[in-house]
Amino acid sequence: MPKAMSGEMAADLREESAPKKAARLDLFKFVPFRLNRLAAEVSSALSAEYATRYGLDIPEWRVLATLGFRHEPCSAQYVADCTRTHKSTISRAVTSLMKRQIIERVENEDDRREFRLQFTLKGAALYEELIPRLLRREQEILSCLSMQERKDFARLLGKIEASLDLVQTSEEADAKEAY
Amino acid sequence: MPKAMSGEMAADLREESAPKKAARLDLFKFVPFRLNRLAAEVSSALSAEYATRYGLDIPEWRVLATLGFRHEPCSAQYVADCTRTHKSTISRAVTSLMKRQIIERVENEDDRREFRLQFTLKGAALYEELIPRLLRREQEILSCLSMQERKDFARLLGKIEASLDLVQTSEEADAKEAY
DNA sequence: CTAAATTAGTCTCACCTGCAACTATCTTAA
DNA sequence: TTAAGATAGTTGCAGGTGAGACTAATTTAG
Repeated sequence: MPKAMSGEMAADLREESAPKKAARLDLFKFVPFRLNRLAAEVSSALSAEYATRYGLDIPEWRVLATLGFRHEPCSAQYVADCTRTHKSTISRAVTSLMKRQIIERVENEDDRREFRLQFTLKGAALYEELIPRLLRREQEILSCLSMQERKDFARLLGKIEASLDLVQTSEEADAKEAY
Repeated sequence: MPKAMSGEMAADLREESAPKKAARLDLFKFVPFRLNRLAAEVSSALSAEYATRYGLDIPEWRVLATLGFRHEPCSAQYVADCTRTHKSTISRAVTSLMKRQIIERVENEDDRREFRLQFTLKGAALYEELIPRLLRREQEILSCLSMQERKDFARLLGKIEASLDLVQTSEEADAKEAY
């Protein structure tokens, strides 16, 4: 499902010219490696905010981000779908957040298999405090780009995401003014 | 970019008076999340080549990529520095690759703490076979972008990398014609 | 020259995470 | 109604990984 390629053209842009050595791959120019490294570094930079300061890990932060963006309580499965995180990982994050009374859950009367997750008062306060910090960090990281470059970067990321079928799975994704 | 706010406004919106929600963070527009998700997806797409086909994991692949790019044998520490991977992770990858006779190592007479890693014949053949596949995959993933967009994307990645100090650590990095 | 500090590499430990099995519940169809 | 299949969520297990201790070798300082 991920493909939408037409990439034969790219195949031969380094071949043939070299004597015998096959295509030489420079890790520093190899986009998959660069993405991995950059994502790891950015995560690490952000974790200063939510990890060391609030004791949250990435799955926990993803739960909070989903709850905070949606206005109504939602299920763990919904969080897993939205964030593309394994449901067992979300399950553990939910358990931990409940233990710390950052979120709570209520049975859904219509479907007793699932629980609706929502912030506690304490959790909502934490969220409100955390968000501006994270947004500021994001902007710091992007501060090396001009406003136009940030838009371009977001647009290009969006194109790749779309071609990999990573676009938002929630039907009610009211996102449309992205770029 | 979610709001382009300049921070101070974000600071005081937790005043009681403000009935409005604090800055709302949309995970789908939050660059750190997007990078994480995209990197994971791209890695997963690539692993079809080196994992399922050759039984390599990411650290092993990074060792091979470093050895293949450098012409001379290099140490495990050098690989760790270049790829920004923890030395224990590289150590395990090296052990595994040696066991499978894909690489071998020789003592460095000048410094008997370290070993110079190099391909075996078998390893070199594997490398030559693998590289074109990976480059092709990379181009498939980028095929949703025009040539100009790919250059732009690489350039923007490079700017962010540079600002995060992720540029190549090896002094002999002869890379300069990147763009 | 000797002792302290540094470095390459390995190893143990603790943690995280994906997988898959499992329970409980709901849905569908006969 | 009942049985088969799907779905929400939890948990045991196994594999991977970073932190940091540890060994051995080298360098630096006194």
